[in-house]
Amino acid sequence: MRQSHLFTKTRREAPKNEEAKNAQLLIRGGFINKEMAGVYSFLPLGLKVIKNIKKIVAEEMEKLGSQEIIMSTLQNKETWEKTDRWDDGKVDIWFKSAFKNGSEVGFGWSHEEPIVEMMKSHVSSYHDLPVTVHQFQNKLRNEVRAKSGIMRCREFVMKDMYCFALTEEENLTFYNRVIEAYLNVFRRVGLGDITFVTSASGGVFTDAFSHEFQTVCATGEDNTYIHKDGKLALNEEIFNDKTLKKLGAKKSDFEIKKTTEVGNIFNFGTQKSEQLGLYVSDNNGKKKPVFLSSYGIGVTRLMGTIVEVLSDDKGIIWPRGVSPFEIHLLSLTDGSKKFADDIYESLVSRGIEVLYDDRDLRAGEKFTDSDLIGIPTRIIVGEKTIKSGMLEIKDRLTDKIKELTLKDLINELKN
RNA sequence: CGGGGCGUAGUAUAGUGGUAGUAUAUGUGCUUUGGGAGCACAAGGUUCGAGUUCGAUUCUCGGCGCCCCGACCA
Repeated sequence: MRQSHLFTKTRREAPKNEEAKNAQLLIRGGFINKEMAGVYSFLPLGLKVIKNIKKIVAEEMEKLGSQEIIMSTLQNKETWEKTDRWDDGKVDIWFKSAFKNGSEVGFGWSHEEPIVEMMKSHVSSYHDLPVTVHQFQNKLRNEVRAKSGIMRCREFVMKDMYCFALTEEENLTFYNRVIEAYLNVFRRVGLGDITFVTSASGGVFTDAFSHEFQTVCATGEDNTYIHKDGKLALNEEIFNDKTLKKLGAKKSDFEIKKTTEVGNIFNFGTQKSEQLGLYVSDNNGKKKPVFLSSYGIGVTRLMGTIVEVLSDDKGIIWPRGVSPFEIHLLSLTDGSKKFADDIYESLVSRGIEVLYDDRDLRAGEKFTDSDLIGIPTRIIVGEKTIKSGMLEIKDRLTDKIKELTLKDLINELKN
């Protein structure tokens, strides 16, 4: 994309009503627009990041055999009454409205109940199981206090996945496979080294249990105890002598870190299915309640976390997999335009995503914008480069400059 | 939902009970062009309502909006 065509502008200063680093940088770079507290729109650059994260998540979910769907945002009151979660006293984050005829309707903050209800039309025999579905959906939650930029919003993008299984064992096997898939996701978005699975509540052998995925982040809301071996992590609420004894671990081997929750997974057992009436016939013709587990990744929060963790005083440093573009091509002078145009065309024709700064601006301004936007690889084209015939490649993270031919660069990007 | 803070131009900030200033961004022109260049001109503003006052952007009360801390976060 030619930057002269990009309608968004970068800003020199952060808005005063945003204190969170993620919101400051994303707004300054023109990735997002604040509509109101806890509600943001995604502009071309931000949308590309969202799409990249979704793509990674979708690939990992599809590897698990999950099928993508999209549920409605408007939700039926009766469905939620069956599990006693319609009442504002029980769930305090409902957005609700009413139809013209006066009957109530809810805006989806979660989709567990509706999806179980929906599955009743499609699942009736053990032959139909297991089945797994996922969606990318805008969740609406009437948070009392939205905060921290895009980390805790009233409207946000979430990937949620639901597995319906015949037996506890089948359910548990899938649950464990998802843990691996989630770790793949967090590795691919650049947070692998600092993201940990934590057991949140209860033991693994109780009927309902859950795990969280916590990313180490100075501005995180949670406290997580991380073992020095880097593999074991415990949520603050279960970090006690009993847990430690069970695990055979010493208190002194753990270090407490601020973390932010980027994913969580729940096993419901058969509870929801029983409440909502999702049963299948087994091979003896006997009715059995279906096992349900649910799996969430906050896509927009993940984007915010990446910015919180991977940025410096100059701007964002996107990991390769989620960066809005692979290459930021800067043409510095009028004389370099023709040369840069050619590079742009050759890269684009090979399917490489390039943001091409062809604007009629001074070099310094282009460098500053480029640092802020944070595309990991930059090609700088100026008078110097044209003479040598080599490309000047600068790495956003390390600041190192190297010279490559166009061909070598393309090969490098393909790997 | 409790506590604290803040609302002045697109953005960021001064200031004042009596004609509202600067920077930056924007428009025009010229000079510039490897880390946010320079000059000139132009356009652009006091969150809303009530009260006090001869007069309120400023003081008082209320609404609305926003930020932070806490509570909350299947």
